[in-house]
Amino acid sequence: MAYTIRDVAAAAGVSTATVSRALRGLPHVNPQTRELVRRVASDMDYVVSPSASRLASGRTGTIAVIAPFIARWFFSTVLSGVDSVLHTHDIDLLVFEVGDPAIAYRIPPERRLRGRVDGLLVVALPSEESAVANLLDLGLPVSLIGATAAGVPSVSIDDVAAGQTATQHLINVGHQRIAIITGQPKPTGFTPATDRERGYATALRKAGLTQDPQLRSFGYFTVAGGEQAMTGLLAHAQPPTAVFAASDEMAFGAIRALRRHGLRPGQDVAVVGVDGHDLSDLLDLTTVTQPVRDLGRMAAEALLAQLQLPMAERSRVAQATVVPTTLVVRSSTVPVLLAES
Amino acid sequence: MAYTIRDVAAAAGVSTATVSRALRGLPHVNPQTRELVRRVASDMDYVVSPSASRLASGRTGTIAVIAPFIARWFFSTVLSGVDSVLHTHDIDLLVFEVGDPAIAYRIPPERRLRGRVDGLLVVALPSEESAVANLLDLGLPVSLIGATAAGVPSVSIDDVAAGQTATQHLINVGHQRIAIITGQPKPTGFTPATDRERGYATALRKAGLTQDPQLRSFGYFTVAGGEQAMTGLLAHAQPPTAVFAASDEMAFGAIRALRRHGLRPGQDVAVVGVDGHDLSDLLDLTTVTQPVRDLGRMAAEALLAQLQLPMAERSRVAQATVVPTTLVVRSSTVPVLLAES
DNA sequence: TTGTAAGCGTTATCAT
DNA sequence: ATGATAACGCTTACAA
Repeated sequence: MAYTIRDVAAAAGVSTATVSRALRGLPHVNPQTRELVRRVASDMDYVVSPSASRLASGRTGTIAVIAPFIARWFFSTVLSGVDSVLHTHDIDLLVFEVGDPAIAYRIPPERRLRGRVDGLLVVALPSEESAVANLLDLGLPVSLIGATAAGVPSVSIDDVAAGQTATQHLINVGHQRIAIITGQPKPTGFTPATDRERGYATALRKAGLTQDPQLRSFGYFTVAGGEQAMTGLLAHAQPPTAVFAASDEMAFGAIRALRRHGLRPGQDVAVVGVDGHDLSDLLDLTTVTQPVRDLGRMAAEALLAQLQLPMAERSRVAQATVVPTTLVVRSSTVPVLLAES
Repeated sequence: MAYTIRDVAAAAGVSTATVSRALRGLPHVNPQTRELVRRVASDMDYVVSPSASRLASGRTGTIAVIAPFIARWFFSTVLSGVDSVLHTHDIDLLVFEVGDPAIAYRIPPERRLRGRVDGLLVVALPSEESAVANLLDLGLPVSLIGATAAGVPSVSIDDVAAGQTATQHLINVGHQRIAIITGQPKPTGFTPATDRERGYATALRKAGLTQDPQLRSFGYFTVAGGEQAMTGLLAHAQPPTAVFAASDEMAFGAIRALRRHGLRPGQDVAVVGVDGHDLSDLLDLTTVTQPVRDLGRMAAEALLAQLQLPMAERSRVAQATVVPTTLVVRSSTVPVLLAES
């Protein structure tokens, strides 16, 4: 059996209360005493029992990340960013993979969370979904990542701007017939998808281009989906000369569809994505890059800041942090004139 | 304040002990009573306090995954597999990202784990590292994923066979000058790297080919590393006609290096990887596929099985589960005759 | 089958 | 600055 605080107290010749105070760095402890206690505890290799500490204090020292997927680039990268800051604060990181919001869903019910975590990080989930809304109303501090909701702190990019930047770039290099590959046909409450599409529409409008509903297709934010969408677009009587994919992974799929049809991305059909996926460079994909790892980091830091505040002080004004994106131009979009030469 | 077990007991007109037993499905409870307690508890929206339960029982209902990275395909995919089984068992999943074993390392010390988890899942970490060895000696049930160690349960592929299969395939399609891109120059105790290389050597030997030390290079299991390695190989007086990369991500890098040099993967230089990465299909990479998600799933299941056993019964015979791989041939390796035509 | 009550190992309040 | 001690909410012998 491992040593308890009582053993340490006895060995140091003080009370358990003093041990607790000394070890946690609380004030009103004689420096000498503190030093003594520390040494004794460390000599005994004493570790506080998390369960006991949590029960007595009511704090768990744990935060949960709730994301639809773990094994996709965006999400695992966010997770890594989150871990990097929680780690330095000795906070435990609990992971919940809830599945595709568009399909069956496994949002952990309140029961699964209550008393288990001090705060929640919700990644790229539609806050309109009732299950998600419930989470936000749990009374726990929450930060959203890669999505926004009124009255809830969040860290994300300006998705409208991202869509507009991407589309404008296609326009700039000479395209007029520009398709979009977005997520689902119907709006799902997942704001980035609709926002990026709005940016696309805005760019077209500002350029005086009309939006052809035929050129709207759906890639469900997967590579396979993007490939299917692009394949569909190529089957049209008047296929597009350029495509804006609302995510890099869908853009990858689009590129693959082009190759399968013997078309060269950039030369024959321009493709631009959003994300700055690790492999976008490898695939020579032009993309609007977002600092995904930082999203995770910043949200985690914001959440920790909330937690450190005395319950009463916790700001009721939710900060929606917007981080900048960068257009990275690669050969999947070359100016039309060059492409034709 | 949330209801406690006492509130439920009072409301149901039974003792707290009965509530506890009824709710946890323990035997020796009158079905009627159990039903009553369940209904009352659910009506009150009662949830047991995890901290209290853990303190009293000594079990945490939590397992930790310890991995060098989170944001790489292999690891996030394993994690997802693990989550899928833990989720259905209502076990909490704690994540520790420990960083590159070859660089600075952040293996959670015993202090960070003791009393916090019931078991450990260690992913692709060199069991020879003393920090890792310490973990294994913690007294907690452990399963390794994607690595093996004597006396420790593990789930992985046969890495020697994988290396041999990959290399043999290159030989079969007509190559004789076959390079390898492996991880680090020096063995690190990370078994898959050295094992895959042994498979490579074996295949060459069996084919009567001599192994040219010039054709051994290092990609550090990253895309960028693979690209550098391939670039180095191409600079040789007699560059290889084929490359075995010990991971798909390094193979991706190799492909990119080839493209940068105006060479066509498969046509000019054959490339084969190991992993079955999501995007290997996209990049037309021939690869030895391993069922990564299943690795996570199986290891999690094995670990749970251990946990369910009464402490005394826990088998001292460590199962090393080896799952089969599949060679998936794509156009990054086309027979030499065809390539030349 | 059910109830009683003694822990589980801390934290935090109140004295001293 | 330190010490006693009552919670914290549950589990689990042991009794009934």
